[in-house]
Amino acid sequence: MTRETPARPTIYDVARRAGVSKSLVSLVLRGAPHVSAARRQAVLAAIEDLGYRPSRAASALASQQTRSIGVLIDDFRNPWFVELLAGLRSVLDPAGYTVSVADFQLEAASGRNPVDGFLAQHADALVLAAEPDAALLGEVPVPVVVAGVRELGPATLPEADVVAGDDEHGGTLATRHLVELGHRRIGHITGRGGPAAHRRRGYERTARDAGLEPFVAGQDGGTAEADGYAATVRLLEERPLLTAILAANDVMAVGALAALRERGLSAPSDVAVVGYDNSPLAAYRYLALTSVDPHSRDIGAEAARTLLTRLEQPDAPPRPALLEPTLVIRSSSGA
Amino acid sequence: MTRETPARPTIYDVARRAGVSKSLVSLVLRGAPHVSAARRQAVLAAIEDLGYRPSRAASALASQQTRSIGVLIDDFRNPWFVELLAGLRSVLDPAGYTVSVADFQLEAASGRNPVDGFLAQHADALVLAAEPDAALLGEVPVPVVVAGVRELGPATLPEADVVAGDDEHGGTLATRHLVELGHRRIGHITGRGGPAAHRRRGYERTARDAGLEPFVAGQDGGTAEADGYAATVRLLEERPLLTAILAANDVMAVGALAALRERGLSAPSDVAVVGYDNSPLAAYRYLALTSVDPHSRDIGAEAARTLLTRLEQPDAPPRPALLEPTLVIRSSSGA
DNA sequence: TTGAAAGCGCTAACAC
DNA sequence: GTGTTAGCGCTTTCAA
Repeated sequence: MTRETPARPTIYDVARRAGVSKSLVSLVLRGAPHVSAARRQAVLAAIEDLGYRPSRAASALASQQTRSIGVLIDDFRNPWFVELLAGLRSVLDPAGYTVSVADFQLEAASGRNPVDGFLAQHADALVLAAEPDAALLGEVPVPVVVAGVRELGPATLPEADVVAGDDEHGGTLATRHLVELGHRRIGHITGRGGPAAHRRRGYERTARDAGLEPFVAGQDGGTAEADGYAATVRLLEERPLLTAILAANDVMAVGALAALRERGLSAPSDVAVVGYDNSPLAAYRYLALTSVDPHSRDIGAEAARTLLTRLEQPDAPPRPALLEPTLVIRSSSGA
Repeated sequence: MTRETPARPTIYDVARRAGVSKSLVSLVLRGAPHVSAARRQAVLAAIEDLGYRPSRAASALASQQTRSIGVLIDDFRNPWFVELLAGLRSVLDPAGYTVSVADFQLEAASGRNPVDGFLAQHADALVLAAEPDAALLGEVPVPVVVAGVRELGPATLPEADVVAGDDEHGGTLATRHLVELGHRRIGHITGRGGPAAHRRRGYERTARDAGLEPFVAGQDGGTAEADGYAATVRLLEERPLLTAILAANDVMAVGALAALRERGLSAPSDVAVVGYDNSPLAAYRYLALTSVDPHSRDIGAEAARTLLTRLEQPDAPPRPALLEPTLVIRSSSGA
């Protein structure tokens, strides 16, 4: 009533101008099936003329659906999420969903449960681009799809759909690449969590298959740059003669580069380095990391499709999807 | 009515259980001023017991306020936004606002106007952590605060509050640092846009004051890593004897490192490199960029406070805030 | 194919 | 201080 609100047009206004009832307008709005072309045109025209925008609040209240999807990113500082998000939006946007993203680290730091935040917003569903945490996810009343993270047995959400890259295979690809380059002493830096564990497994199996002894560091550390550095320092202390290092992700690989340099070693001439995620970081010329590409954009798109399906068929059995990663070769591996 | 909705408790249920009217519950919910302690307790208890969560849709509809703030980030791949966002949330969260973020690049790529997205969601206000674009912002019916970007005259939104770092002074700090280190041939790589322009100005003035000839490249390019690389290549072609380079931001600085290396030069031994933003990138050990710290977290917090004030007093005159940057010295400048 | 009418859950006067 | 009462703008049966 104040000057604040220049009286946004409502569905009533549209109906009046188009000479129809508001129900009809509502139908047109949602791409109704059985509306005469004439009326539809009239409604569309009225909408256009008035500059009408439906009120999300009202429709959410009436329909009990917000048409919004919460996306929980593990850590904004690890840029692997960028493509994932692009993929998600490429299908969610056209479907009329709004996506709102939050950063797990940030939320957790302030003592909040990020999932609660989304629930408070009444998101219709959640995308978890992070390690699912049973504690946090205890009682989520909406569909959840885990994207980009292939879960380990016990932590699995019984109800959740999973769309991820085949991390174990990715670990294999990277390791095989190194083996084919002639490396015999290949180390691996890893961290806590499911994705790292799968990648590690791929590394270990492939190394053994090639008759090499796997050597891993950082198993109970984090997966950030500093953790990559620290793990590499330890790795080199115990195995000074390594000629190659596979990192559980790109940022850790950057940490590894630092540790190598401090020892007077450089990549790829002394030690080959391979990352994982093919994040924007890997493409930086100065780093030029050979990296496993999980095809995060595709994962995002597929996750979104899965979500849409789930929303339509809440009771369908979850069908986990595992995308095949590929290897992007840049100079850090000396290939 | 389907099994879908396990009948979420409403304000009615709370009221009944607490033995009060729903208005009273509503009052308590919003930290009412004049409610008796006893009743308040009863209401709070009932809320707790029932696991009640207010419906945002309903309250938005009734109050015409969504209590949500849209934050528009320039580019998710440039991690300077992380701290800014943390600062924003540190004050918006406690104030009961939800922040939803979008990435300008991503939105633009899909041909959407990101501001429209927020308006469709009926955000109560917008934070622009990006260059304000008059075209996009034409008719924004809600308060806007520009955060982290100090605007240039003509592009200025008449109505917008601005909270930014003093980029010109930052440029000065960085340049002075280099001068004090004894450098006489200092180049600068820059790009389009306001922040870069201010930083450049600080560089140019300080260089001249020190009796040095400023030399700038990349003026009409972008501000990503590849642009930093390209600008440095040109810089070095024309001024092969430079001993220091100031970049308009950290990612460009990383691009510069690559260009230097390709010419057989390294930082800091041959050429000192300084970045800007003090983003997570700068702190990577492998990069260890000396960088101007705009104190993005503080900027975010201040921007949020400004927003809150504006929301209460829509007609108060804008009061731009300019925070003082500091210099974070790491090894890339050889100090 | 279209319209009427009853809410969705909450806020905000206004009474009491 | 606390309760009553209208809506907020849309969706959704149910009739027509």
